[in-house]
Amino acid sequence: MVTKISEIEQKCVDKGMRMTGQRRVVARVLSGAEDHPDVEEIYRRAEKRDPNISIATVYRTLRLFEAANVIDRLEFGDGKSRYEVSSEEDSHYHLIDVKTGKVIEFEDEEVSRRLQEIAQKLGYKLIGDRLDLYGTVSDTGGNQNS
Amino acid sequence: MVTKISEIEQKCVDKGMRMTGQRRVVARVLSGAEDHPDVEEIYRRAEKRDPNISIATVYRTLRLFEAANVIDRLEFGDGKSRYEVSSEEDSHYHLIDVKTGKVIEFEDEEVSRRLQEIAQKLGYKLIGDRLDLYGTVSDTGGNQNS
DNA sequence: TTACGTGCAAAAGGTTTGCAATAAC
DNA sequence: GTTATTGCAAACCTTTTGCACGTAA
Repeated sequence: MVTKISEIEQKCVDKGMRMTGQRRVVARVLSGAEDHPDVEEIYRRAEKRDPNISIATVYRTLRLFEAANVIDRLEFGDGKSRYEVSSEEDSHYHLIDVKTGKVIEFEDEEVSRRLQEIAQKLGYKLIGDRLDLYGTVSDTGGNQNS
Repeated sequence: MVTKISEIEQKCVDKGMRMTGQRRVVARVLSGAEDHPDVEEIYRRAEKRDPNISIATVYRTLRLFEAANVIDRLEFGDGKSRYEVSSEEDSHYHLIDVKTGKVIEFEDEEVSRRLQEIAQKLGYKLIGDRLDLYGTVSDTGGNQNS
């Protein structure tokens, strides 16, 4: 993939947001993240690109991006906010390994379709969802995880 | 007057838990709750039954009940923990009205079955789940954004 | 009786905010 | 130049904890 400004940055620009160095840094940290970092971790990664960035700015930027709908906040029950770039595609879900904290992302058309249906049946327009499964590696085969 | 002990109390007794007045109070508050109160609210309701109960005890009791698996902790994204009595039956899900905060509970066999299947396919034993939908009333709502 | 639970207040996280300095447009 | 944004530190809010006292079993 060709290196260019991150998709997040593009969206922010499109929304008329003032693009400061700090916002670019946070945008790139998130774009490059394959995991679901908490704020402290995002701050740590941001510091590597801009040693003077403050955690207050990281918090403010994350709130801003979340409000602008370019990232999603997750909560896996440890009392910290975690973030990921929001995907335009079908929503995806999480399976959290309760022993290791490892998070597996997955999608499922059947579930997505059914949830849509359920919301509609209840008289609602679905505008978001959060589905987290908690599990332990089953001893009966399947794939092994580091 | 003989008050029927709540299902929670029974479970606690069964698990050999020391049943104090405060724990009974919290158990009854939760048993009587039709909603998903946060800790402050649980404390407020508990105070009506025992004006001397402390919020520290409420927190400790909730953690205890949660660990004993008689209640479930929920998080709807407002930074506060909310609680409900855990149901022995199929897990149920939530649809949160983002305009009013109203929470509708629902169950769905198709979704439950599929989630079970997915976890298994990923090599995991499903031990818990959390499914929250966010929506707005779909017809004749009237309200626009705030 | 004795180990366990409680109340209080202080501490501990995580997150937000007031304000003066700074940078984007 | 004007207005929004930043860094710092203090404030805030929810939750946890140390300790002396109280209480269920």
